[in-house]
Amino acid sequence: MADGDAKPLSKPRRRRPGRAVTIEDVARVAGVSKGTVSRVLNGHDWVSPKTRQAVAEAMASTGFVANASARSLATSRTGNIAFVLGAPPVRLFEDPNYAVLLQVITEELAQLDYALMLLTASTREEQARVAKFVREGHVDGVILVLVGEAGTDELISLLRSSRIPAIACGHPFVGDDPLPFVAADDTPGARQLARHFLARGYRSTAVIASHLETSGGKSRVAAFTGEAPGLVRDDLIIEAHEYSRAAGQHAMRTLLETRPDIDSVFAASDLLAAGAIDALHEARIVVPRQIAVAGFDDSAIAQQTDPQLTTVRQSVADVARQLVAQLRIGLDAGVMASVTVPTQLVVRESA
Amino acid sequence: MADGDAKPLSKPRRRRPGRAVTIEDVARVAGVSKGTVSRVLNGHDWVSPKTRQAVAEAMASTGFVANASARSLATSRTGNIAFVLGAPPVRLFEDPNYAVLLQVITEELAQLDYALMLLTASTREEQARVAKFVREGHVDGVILVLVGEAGTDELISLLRSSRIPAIACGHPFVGDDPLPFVAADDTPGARQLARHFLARGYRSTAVIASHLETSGGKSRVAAFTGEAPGLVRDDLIIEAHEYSRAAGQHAMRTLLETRPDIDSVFAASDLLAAGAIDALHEARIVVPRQIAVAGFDDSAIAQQTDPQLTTVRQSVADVARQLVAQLRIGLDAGVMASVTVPTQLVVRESA
DNA sequence: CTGTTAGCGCGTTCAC
DNA sequence: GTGAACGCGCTAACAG
Repeated sequence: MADGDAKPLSKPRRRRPGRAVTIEDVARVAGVSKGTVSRVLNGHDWVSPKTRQAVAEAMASTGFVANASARSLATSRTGNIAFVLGAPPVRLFEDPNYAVLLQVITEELAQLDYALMLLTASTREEQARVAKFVREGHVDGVILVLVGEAGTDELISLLRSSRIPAIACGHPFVGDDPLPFVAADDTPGARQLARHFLARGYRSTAVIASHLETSGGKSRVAAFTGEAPGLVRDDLIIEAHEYSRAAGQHAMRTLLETRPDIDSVFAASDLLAAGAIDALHEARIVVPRQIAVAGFDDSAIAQQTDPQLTTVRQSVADVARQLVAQLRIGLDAGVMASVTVPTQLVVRESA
Repeated sequence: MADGDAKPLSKPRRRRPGRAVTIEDVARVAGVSKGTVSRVLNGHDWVSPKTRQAVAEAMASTGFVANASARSLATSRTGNIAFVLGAPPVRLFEDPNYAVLLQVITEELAQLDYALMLLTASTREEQARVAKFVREGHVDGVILVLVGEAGTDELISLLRSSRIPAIACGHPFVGDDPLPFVAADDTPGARQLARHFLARGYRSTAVIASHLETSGGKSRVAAFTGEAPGLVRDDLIIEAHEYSRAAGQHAMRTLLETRPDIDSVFAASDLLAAGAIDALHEARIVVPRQIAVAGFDDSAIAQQTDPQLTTVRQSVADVARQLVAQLRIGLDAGVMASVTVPTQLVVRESA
């Protein structure tokens, strides 16, 4: 053989054993080109039924699965959305609302074929990590859940400077150029509740608040007291250190020791209210006859207390849905808007 | 001009305005080649200090950020780990343990520079989606948290057939070829607790169990009753429908109505125990003098009840750490092992 | 309707 | 020590 050319001819290695089957393998088996395979893979038109059929069979017989990274590189879309927590996860899990939030978001996103990435950003380093992560192009969009934590504004501006759509859950507390957000408007529900208290004839109500540094924590109390100025004396507003049942119980005990002259209490969350009821039970006080109790959130626990809680429903599920709806607009290169979902009184037995 | 060749010469588009800065841009600015930039980017040796310096400056001045997809494609590593839930999230959030699990896993993983992807697999479709997701190469590893759900074995075998390391949290219930797992061994703690009851002189204890279809649910009860056969009569084992406070309260009420002759109760979770104590309080029964109560988990609530709970500590944090430790071995192409972390009696006031 | 070809951005041998 | 060139697997624009 006249094999004068010693150049190591490009080895036609059919397929390294360990390697995954690629679009090219499928093409060979189906007797078509890569381009065509790509077309049927993405459901594009302009492919004859029989070719499509042949490709489909080839894909099945070879056990082909499209490679995510290659796809992302070519399309510059990842199919991932970041769920960024502005607080350590434990804090988040205290509140049953977040379980629903996460679940609904996951579901809605899955329906659009997006997957969720869970990131925490409660410290400076974590925030930097998140910012980098986002700019590296790991995700197509961001949902930011800040539980009123400090130092969030840096993250937000970093997010803004990146190209990808980001939306906040709850009011982002930044002066200059806030993110679009979705938040529940506590005001209408809290007002309705205040009027309900008035209608019931209560004369003196205490408020167990929490996280007064957040918009949510503030507005509930403000709207309630604003609607019924005479009902709540300033010194009857007590702040629990967290939205937990234990904290509610503790607060109520304190209240009972120092202010026995109240006939009703408004707790800024159902968990707080449940704790308050616990304390009232301890003290052999009948709810609502001697002291009425109302909560906020209408979370699952509202129907598990005895008596069941009169409360204000903020549909976290709706918030979640609005969140993805806006995000979807953003992903579609549209301009996202901020949306406020209303909140509503739910009268049960405790007040 | 002798422009006979009408072929549209490859347009030398310098850089489309919207495009991100690439390794090539950095190379140009630094006056080196792509290869060199790549080397300093990955901290490889064989780069002179001054070149390294120049490249670093170029990266800074251009605002370069490495593209994740391109990197994944080239290295076939994504830096992502999937956290797969075998049950709907709400179910998961009922149990405070999972909050810790998620948090610790996130932290540990972040330290290794891995990010978490949250996937649910409580239905057949979701399981299929997860399997596909994994095989598309979205993640480098999988942590499977099945809360004793059915139909999980398919997912597991799909996972096995894929190349990537997967580890289960809790015993995977499959006959043929189970995944390596990390689980708490409830036995020692439950036994210690039984002996503690014996030592305290209790004569008749009721058991509030739950999720008896899971290994965890089963083994706690089995170990306890096994260690103190005479203590628990068969008809004194009652099953709550979930690990919640309300369910515990309900169960305890039932117990009080039908079996007033007990002097102690062992609840298979702290939440259950807390509920039992609630019911006991209602009935004006003093804990532990009249009826002693013990829980399981040593979750946060164990110190918030009155009296504080005697319970069994299963360190979820340790489980989480072992989980990523094993996963790390798997990612390193090593062979993962199953690990069992022990559990231990914690005596407080309630029993 | 289908094949060809040129990227997508980075890692990585090889020569030099 | 450094540069050149190819490969990763897929999409998309264009030619036919």
